[in-house]
Amino acid sequence: MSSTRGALDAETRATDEHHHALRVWLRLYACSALIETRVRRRLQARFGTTLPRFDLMAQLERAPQGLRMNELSERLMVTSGNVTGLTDSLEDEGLVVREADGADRRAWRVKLTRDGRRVFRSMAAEHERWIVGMFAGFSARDARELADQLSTLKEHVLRNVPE
Amino acid sequence: MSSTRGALDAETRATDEHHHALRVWLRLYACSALIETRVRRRLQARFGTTLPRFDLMAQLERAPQGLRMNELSERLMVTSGNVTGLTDSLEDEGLVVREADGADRRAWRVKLTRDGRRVFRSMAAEHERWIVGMFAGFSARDARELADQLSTLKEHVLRNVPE
DNA sequence: TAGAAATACTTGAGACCTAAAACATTCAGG
DNA sequence: CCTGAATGTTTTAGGTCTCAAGTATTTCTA
Repeated sequence: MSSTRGALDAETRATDEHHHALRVWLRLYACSALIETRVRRRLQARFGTTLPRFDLMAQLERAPQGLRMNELSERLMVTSGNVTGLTDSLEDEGLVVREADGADRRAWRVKLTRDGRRVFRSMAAEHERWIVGMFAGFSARDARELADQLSTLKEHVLRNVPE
Repeated sequence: MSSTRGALDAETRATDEHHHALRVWLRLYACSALIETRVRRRLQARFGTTLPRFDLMAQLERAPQGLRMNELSERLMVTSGNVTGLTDSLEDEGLVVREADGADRRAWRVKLTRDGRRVFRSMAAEHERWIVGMFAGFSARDARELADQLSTLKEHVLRNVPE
């Protein structure tokens, strides 16, 4: 027994770490999916829109000078083909416009229209109330800690998996 | 000035809480999307499969007696229509089987085949190494704290938004 | 400065996912 | 027992998303 003790401990430690990492990942995924599903359903029920469209508009609202398609693709963490489709449909509805980029004729500069800004702001205000409501009872201190740990985790992932 | 002091403080506090909640949500979403994208890409590159298929098989592996479609739907947090499609394709590949449920003729009992179990186990081992690799450098203590906070958050969301 | 490589975007095929409607079976109350 | 409500699953229509290939433009480099 004692001859294998060291090996067993190492094994146990390794297994525990595996389980730690896996457990965190599964909970992170579950939490994210839980909140995401609720937000998506409410956006659909309340405004007849979708989360990806809302996210795209949120990016544009923070960038009054507009963003290029590839900037949107990077910030939203989706492919540029996807951004093309989302932008097409938002443009059809008059919520965003593609403007020629003066410096690079390959690129577009996508902006919210006046209408898009108005629509987004009213959705965003309600969206924020939903999120605050879901987090009700979760202390500000816990929230800060959680946010910090998620930042740390993100950096580790980015460092560990360049890709 | 001092006459509006109290109101301003309340306003500031409310806004801060809003920002706390929103910030946590955005980071949670970003972290989850980051890891998910990497896992999905590797599953595709390494095994020619997808995350939802992997998740479905993972549920079945933990339930040797099999699961009904609606149990799968609930555990995977997706619609039952979606489970139908995933099960169809896994069944076509011989990785799972639908067996009649003796007690309820409406229901199926979905199980991993011998082949499915073999395939899943080899994918799961590699998958676990990916996750552990992504979390490398993230301390066990932080991982435990993060897991705990995510549990707390999940409970708050479930309590605050029954749905 | 011509040709090659990189970049910005679009297109098309295919998988995923949802909501809602349809169907079959079971359950519960009179 | 019979009927209506509830439950388990499938189907359908439509939006989402990826990957890979294609076009146009810019940038690099020899």
